[in-house]
Amino acid sequence: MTTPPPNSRAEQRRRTEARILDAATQVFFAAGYERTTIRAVASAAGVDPGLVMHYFGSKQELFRQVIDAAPVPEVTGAPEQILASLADRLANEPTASLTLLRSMLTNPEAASAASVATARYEAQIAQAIPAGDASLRAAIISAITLGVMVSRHLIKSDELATADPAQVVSLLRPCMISLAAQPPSPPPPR
Amino acid sequence: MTTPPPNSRAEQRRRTEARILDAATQVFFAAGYERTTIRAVASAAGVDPGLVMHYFGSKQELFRQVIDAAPVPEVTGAPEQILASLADRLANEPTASLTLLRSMLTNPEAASAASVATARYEAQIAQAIPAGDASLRAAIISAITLGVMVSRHLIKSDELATADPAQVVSLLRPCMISLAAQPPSPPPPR
DNA sequence: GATTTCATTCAACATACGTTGATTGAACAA
DNA sequence: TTGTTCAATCAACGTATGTTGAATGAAATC
Repeated sequence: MTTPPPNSRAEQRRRTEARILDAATQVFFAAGYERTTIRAVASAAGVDPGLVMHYFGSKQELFRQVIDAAPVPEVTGAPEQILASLADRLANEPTASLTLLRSMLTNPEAASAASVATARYEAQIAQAIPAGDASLRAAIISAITLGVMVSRHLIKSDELATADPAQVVSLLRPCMISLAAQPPSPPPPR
Repeated sequence: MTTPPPNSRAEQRRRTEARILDAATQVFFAAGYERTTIRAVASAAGVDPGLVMHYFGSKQELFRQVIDAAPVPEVTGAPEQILASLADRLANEPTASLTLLRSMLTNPEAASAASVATARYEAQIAQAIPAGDASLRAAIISAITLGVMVSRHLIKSDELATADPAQVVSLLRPCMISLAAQPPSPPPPR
């Protein structure tokens, strides 16, 4: 293991870069892509705006690295596991995934990156659903999760913003079960 | 009734103003508040940017009038009625309400305007739910609707974007029924 | 100790945007 | 016809932003 001296120049740089990335994550989350300025990120990180450009190249690239550093929630298709994951993300402020979500609504480049993440997330769920329309069911489960998260964490000033996560999960349980665990229903006649 | 001559100066102005408002609605919907420029709206309406300012005063005010002109979906709390309204909004591109939604995620001023509309929408639903936690249930119903709409119309490139509205509604029926029509369940123990 | 490397800062450029005030030309009133 | 009103245009200003390149000064290397 190469452990550089704690005050070496390389170590100092690594720390500064991480500090910028943290600040960028917070500012992107709070303000969205468009309203986030390099100057604001630099100010939050306590460095010069030019340094942000020097290390990350461009605002787009900085944003991309923020997204790349975002942990993707791992779920199986089991309803209880989905609900547990949802409860967790209701309780904690999930800066990373919401940064992605908010920005993909306004930023074309972010949208494509997010589509990949969303598709992977839905594929994980669909895998465990025995119905023929599993992928559509998974997409709806994902959409429900998305709607609840947006209502609670982004729109706020909502009944959902102050609700007990356990109660929300309890109310959503029948939904998830009917979508993920119910025997396949015949498609409706056209 | 005062019916001005169809080519009068007043009539011409009214038409131009309406044309700008239509163009603004489309551009705000397509690009969100931040990425929408007065110049782009003017170009889409075929007028000079200065004219947009002359008639609407500011970008904020133009946006406010776009929001004010947006029809608020009327719903009762009945599950079938909610599903019917959802099916309708799944089938048609609802530019107005999605303009509001997309912009409230990035624009602080838009967020407050949207909170009012959302609260009114949820109150309509809660009114018809017999449970003690009716307002939370209404909020979840609203959140689910929001998530499905965002997945289909904004994120796109999704399973939901190409799905048959009737099938989506059919899959969501148990959800809505369990939330809106089921007898009140006791709150979970803490 | 001299030289090089490099993290960091500073000042500035180019651009895009919201906004404004003067200007034009046609509709309207006299 | 003459003068007025007003829809619409044009050119420009001020500002904020992403971005760049030179300058600085301390750490690393010799």
